[in-house]
Amino acid sequence: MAQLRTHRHLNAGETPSVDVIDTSYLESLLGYNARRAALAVIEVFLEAMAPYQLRPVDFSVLSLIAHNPGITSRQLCTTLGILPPNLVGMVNALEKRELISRQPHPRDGRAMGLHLTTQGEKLVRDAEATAAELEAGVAARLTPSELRTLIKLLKKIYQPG
Amino acid sequence: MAQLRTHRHLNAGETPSVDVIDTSYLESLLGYNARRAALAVIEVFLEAMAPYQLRPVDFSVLSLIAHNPGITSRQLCTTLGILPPNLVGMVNALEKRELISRQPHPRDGRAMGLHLTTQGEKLVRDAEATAAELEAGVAARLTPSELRTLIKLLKKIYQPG
DNA sequence: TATTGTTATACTCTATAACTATA
DNA sequence: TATAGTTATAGAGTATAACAATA
Repeated sequence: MAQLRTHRHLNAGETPSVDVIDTSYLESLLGYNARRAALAVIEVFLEAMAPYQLRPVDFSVLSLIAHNPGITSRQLCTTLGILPPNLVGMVNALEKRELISRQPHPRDGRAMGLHLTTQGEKLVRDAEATAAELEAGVAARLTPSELRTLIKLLKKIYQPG
Repeated sequence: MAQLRTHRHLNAGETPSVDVIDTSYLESLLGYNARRAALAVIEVFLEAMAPYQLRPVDFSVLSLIAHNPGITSRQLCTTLGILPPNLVGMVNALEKRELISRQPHPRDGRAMGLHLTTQGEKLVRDAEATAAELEAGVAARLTPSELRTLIKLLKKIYQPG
């Protein structure tokens, strides 16, 4: 933990100025590092998913529908931490793009089950393949073992258990 | 990597519904885990810093000023990834609360050096002490060694080198 | 000509209240 | 009475363009 040294100009009177900024304190905090890392990964994700016109949240929604056909909006909300009013527009947009369809829920007349269309299935396949390349790319600085460790430790942070 | 099984109701006709949601695919992605972990840490941070009326970004700004007296707005922006127009209001608010002061930059008439007031110094001391407790609390699920590893791996993700 | 700090402004994201229809 | 989905709306966060003062 090498403590960076602040380089300052100290002139005649008093008021110091800063040449090299000392970020060592912030970099010692978990929250700071977690946020920076998340933003860095998301930035790469945004670029790679641009051809599919998918934001991270759209990818998450489509992928959850793909792996859970018939999932409801409410279930998507609780799983992804999205508030219901904010999901409505996303689901509408995905339906308008003919990537998903709504079908009446078999046992709850209030709910609608969400399903991928054939187009949607193809898009998710392609997008998940791109995401796999991303994982390899972003984590190129890490060994496979380090990547596994990182994900395991991140889970420990946010998972209730 | 135990693949969770999706539990579905399969009834007479076709339309499936989902009881237990399979999130195993998303949880295998670095970006998803990084974002969830960052949000979890920030949530705890928000509560703990409420008594000081500091958001994470305010804490970062004050802490950087504390460790780099005379730092300019522009330097804060590049260090924290904030756009200049969005920093103006924050700095104004902190000045209004008499936590920081602006002093003319010794060698650049366009810039203003930022400094903590005596009040600001006390607040940063207290807030950093609280942040230290937080680190211990949030990372209670991790051993000290795991926490060091986690921060080291996160740095590898977002640092350019 | 380039940069610091600033204003105005727009766009996205997130949050709350309230409605409807079904349970 | 409670819940799924929805509407409207408000607030926070983030983005671009353009300006005055100084380099």
